[in-house]
Amino acid sequence: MNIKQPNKNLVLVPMLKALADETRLDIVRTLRDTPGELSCGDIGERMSIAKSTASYHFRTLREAGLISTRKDIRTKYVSLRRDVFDEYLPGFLDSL
Amino acid sequence: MNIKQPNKNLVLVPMLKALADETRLDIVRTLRDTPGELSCGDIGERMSIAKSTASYHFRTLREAGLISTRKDIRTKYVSLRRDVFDEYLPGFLDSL
DNA sequence: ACCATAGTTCTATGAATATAAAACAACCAA
DNA sequence: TTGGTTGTTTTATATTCATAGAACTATGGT
Repeated sequence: MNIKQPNKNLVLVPMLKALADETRLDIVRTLRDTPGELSCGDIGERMSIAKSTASYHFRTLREAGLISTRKDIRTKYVSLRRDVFDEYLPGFLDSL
Repeated sequence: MNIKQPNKNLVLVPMLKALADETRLDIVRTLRDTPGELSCGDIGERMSIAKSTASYHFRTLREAGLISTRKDIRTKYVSLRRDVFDEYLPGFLDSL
């Protein structure tokens, strides 16, 4: 591959761990396929999981660098870090 | 993306779980970068892990469909299922 | 027959993961 | 101020995972 990065695993392993879960994979698909913005609550509802569980999954994805959040005072909106996917997992979102 | 498969997660999640580990990621890289064939022992030695641990990782990768093995009576040779990578994780091996 | 080689399976163990109830924090609205 | 909405953190629990020693299987060489 192109430029040799020092310890790529450090970034990649948490990313793959974050994606290696059915619920989080579904969250990523939902975000990819939804034009408008989605809140944590919206997504949690679609996944039919407890809000604390949803929060845990969002944290996992965020800490892996795969999503970002925007707080609108009351509501927290979630979006995909497409740039990160493109850099570390090019093609993944399309094949998902 | 193209043809809708019934429950893609069933295949994809075990694959991502298999890849979400530093040692197994290194095994995959080693296989990708090595021209000739490699045996289980060869790889285990390079990873500096116990042979039982190596065997466990090979089983994980094999059950995920990512590698295949060829037994030469005494020795077991491991190879990447590049076709599987191309189908489910196109581009991954190149970006790894 | 005996020993060495190559791997798998069994067993044990400590660490990490996924789940959700409960308590908490921050905010808005009536 | 009281109460409802939105999400995080804490705590608990059950499960899965990574590791390796020990025993076992299979094969070959001498």
